[in-house]
Amino acid sequence: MQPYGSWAGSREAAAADATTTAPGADRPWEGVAAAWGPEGVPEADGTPLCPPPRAPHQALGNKQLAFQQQLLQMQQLQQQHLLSLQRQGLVSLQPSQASGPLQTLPQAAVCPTDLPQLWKGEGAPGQPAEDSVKQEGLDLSGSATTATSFAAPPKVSPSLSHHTLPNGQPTVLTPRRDSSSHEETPGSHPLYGHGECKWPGCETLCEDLGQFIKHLNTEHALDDRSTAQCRVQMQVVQQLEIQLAKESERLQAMMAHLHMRPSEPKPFSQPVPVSAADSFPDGLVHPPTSAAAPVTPLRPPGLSSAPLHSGGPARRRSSDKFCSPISSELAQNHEFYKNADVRPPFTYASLIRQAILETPDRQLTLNEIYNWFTRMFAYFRRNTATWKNAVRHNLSLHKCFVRVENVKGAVWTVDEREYQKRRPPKMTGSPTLVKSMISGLSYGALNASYQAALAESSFPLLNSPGMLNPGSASSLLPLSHDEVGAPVEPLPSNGSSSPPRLSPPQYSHQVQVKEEPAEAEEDRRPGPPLGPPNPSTAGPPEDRDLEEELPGEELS
DNA sequence: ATACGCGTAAACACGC
DNA sequence: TGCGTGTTTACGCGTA
Repeated sequence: MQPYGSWAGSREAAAADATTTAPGADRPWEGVAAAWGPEGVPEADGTPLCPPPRAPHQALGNKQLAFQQQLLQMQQLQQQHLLSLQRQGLVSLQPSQASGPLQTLPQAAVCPTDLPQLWKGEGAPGQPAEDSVKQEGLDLSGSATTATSFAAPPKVSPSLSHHTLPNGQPTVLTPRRDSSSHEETPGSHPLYGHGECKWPGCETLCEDLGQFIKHLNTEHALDDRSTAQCRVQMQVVQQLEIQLAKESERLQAMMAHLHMRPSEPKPFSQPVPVSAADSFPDGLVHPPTSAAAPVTPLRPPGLSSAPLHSGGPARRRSSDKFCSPISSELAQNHEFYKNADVRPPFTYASLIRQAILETPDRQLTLNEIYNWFTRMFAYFRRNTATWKNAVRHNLSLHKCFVRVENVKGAVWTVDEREYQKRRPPKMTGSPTLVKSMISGLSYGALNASYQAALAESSFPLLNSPGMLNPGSASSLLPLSHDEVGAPVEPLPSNGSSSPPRLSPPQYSHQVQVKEEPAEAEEDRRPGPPLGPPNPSTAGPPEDRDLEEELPGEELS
């Protein structure tokens, strides 16, 4: 087996996938580039900048003054911009996060290799820079996952990677290339590389540095065009700085939280409803929902080291002992698990249950369970023999999974009561759990514990509709409720009080099926059970549509 | 040291 | 016969 051997490559592939699936939206410079005219001439403030006459020496002083004024104006605008970004992040952070970390992988947003194309005016023409920046602000805040900090650093521009901004302070930094020696470096120039001019949108071939210097002085002299280009470049850098600052801020908050220190203020976003985030029955300090996405990419280091021995990959996943609400975790990291070859930190039983409960009729055939696994997790698209066997094994082993003969064959349902039985209630909110969360030193353990806590912090998630997958929202909501640690709601004794309501009768019946061996043996093989567990099980498929329309049908 | 949960592998039976 | 499905057992590992 190769439990996690291909993590790195898969992550790259996932990142590439994310790059392709979310084109443009995550690129902070596109909106900036959109301000350029077809020939790379920016149209700042809506006023086209006419190419200035060459070598306007007599007007140089005025132009420098105007340039400085423009810079000052830009700084003010940028600061206002940042404030607006922050506010917007507070308002609309979560919906963008719902797409998961991969769709908005910031490494796609900061990949410097895309800049030249953008400078050529490939950004959306005509799109106001303001709009794109706004959009970018959303994406930045939403995609500001720690995945950036851990997975993307190699892709971040070296000139940016070591910038450390004070927490969220949008200091208007002059880009490094501007502050660095401009033409003094012998044999090299920051704007010269691979025999061509690196001036944005230029790419003029220059045989040597001298020719490049000449080209630079002639083609990129201090004029309106160059000034505007510089402004645009500054905006690009600025956006990257902002993003980096956000990422750093988020990382600090995460680290502070994981070490159980008094959490630093989270100036960026965390629009977690206070009532929900702070009042979990388990008494745990739950991480902000927005930190859920970032934590997932933390896993690779831990996974690559911990589970490689004979035990198998899933030895120490955050089992449903204290991590049953996988629904929220899945909702947050749906895209990640879907694309990254990472084993989900949940037990097979939890996953099977989730798969079943995500369906409107709360029942799945084995093959449908397989499909759910492969659809939801890239990891399960390989080693099929292994995990499929495990799925079957779990279905048969655990009493919480009930096989029901349906019209179209055997389907599997979940006996929620049995499922809750096998979860020690002491785990929720127990000091042991907290200790175990803290004691996790390796990334894997830390991540597992963190995800366990994450998974329990499902209420914030539920307050943002965007966080839920449309198909699973109905099942996630009640799931999250019961899995946070609240006692299982008493099920109807007979289950006949509300025929259309599927789950309670289903559960009660399932208890009968499993807890009465004689009866179970009878309705296992020979066809329809005596008392149909629920109308949908024995009824035609059309009935399920009715049940699907019932909101919050489960455990509510 | 022990029990337990979990994942994995494997054997086996059954039906199509 | 081959395959999918379902059951069962055994083993190793980690944790309580």
